Amino acid sequence: MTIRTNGIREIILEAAREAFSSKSYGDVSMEDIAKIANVKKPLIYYYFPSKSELFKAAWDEAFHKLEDKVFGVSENDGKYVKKAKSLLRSYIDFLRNDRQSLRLIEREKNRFYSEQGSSWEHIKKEYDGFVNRVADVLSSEIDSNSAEYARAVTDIVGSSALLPDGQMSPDTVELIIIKSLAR
Amino acid sequence: MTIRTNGIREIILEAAREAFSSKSYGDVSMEDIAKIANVKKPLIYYYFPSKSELFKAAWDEAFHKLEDKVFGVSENDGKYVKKAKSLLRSYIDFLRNDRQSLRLIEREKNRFYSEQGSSWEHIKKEYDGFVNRVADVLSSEIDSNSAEYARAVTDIVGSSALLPDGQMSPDTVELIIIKSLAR
DNA sequence: CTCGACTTTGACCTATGAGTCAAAAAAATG
DNA sequence: CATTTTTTTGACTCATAGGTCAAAGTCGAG
Repeated sequence: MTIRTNGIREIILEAAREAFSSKSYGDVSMEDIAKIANVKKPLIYYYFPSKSELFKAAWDEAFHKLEDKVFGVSENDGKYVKKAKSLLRSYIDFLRNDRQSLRLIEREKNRFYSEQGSSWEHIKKEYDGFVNRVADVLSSEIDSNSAEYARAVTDIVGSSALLPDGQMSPDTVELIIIKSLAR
Repeated sequence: MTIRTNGIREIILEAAREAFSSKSYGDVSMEDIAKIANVKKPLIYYYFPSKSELFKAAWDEAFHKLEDKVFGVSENDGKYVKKAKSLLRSYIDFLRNDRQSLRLIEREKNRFYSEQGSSWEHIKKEYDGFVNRVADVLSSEIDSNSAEYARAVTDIVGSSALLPDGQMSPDTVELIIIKSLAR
């Protein structure tokens, strides 16, 4: 007996994720989301208190999918035994398979750092935590500055998600990132 | 006897560049720009016909600075003789010295590809031309897929400009990119 | 069938933002 | 100076966007 939430909440959330992944926060209206979800605007407010909360929910969903993918891989998958490469593989796989979620994350993450209002504190912390975990793994293969290096890597993978489909292929990302790890 | 334009136009343009580099198009209001420029809003319309035209002017300015920097270097500057590396050096130098301009370019460039309205056609063509020129130089050092590779490289350098200052240093970018060029 | 709780919506409020315009203020010109 | 031209602004319009609310539909329990 799971909490049903009627499905509508999920439909709205999905619509929000779609909208926020193709346009930036300020460019997406609640009407836009309502239209995508085939729902009238006030209904959104029945399930979510405000635009920013809806955005956070959509972001969280996308982000947790990313986390699950990147850190939820069995450590040894044959060819790529090294942890760092395996992690990057998963990351790039996520790019390949759920570009939309990664887009949402990448498009908006800088807002958390530039707007100092406490509104995005939680979400920022989550993201920082993610980067630190990436750094931990990378530090086992890289010499120094692993935290910064990790942030760079996550940013490079992420930035490629922002490009229109088919412009910068995951293969190219992989080529660049993995190659740069070689000693 | 240069065309004076009174300076005010330039002040507004500079204010626009500042505003658009820290927030996205939809999040920047003409009031914001007016406030930064210490000017009343209607004055902006005296010099620029619309928000989008002002934006284009700001973008153009930033972009041409980038072009000048990347392609306007004397070919041989000692240590880095290879053209590709020299070009990337210039690119990363631009990141180092005019992060604000690069931010503006990177923050908005995807809009040109996702909105199919002919409004951004000109600007898109300019940017594509830039990437192609980068590709031409890189192809002298890289085996294949140089166009896509070039786009990836420009995107990686650019994406680092979007991060808050001091988060991903130009040195790290350089490390990753230049290293990935090594055979 | 009816009552009450949950879900959905039309109509509305308020704020903000792009863009206009006529009039005031400054410069330039004679 | 007086007048014409250019620059600047206060006061608007109109559209859109976030958010509210009371009323209308829906649906299961008694």
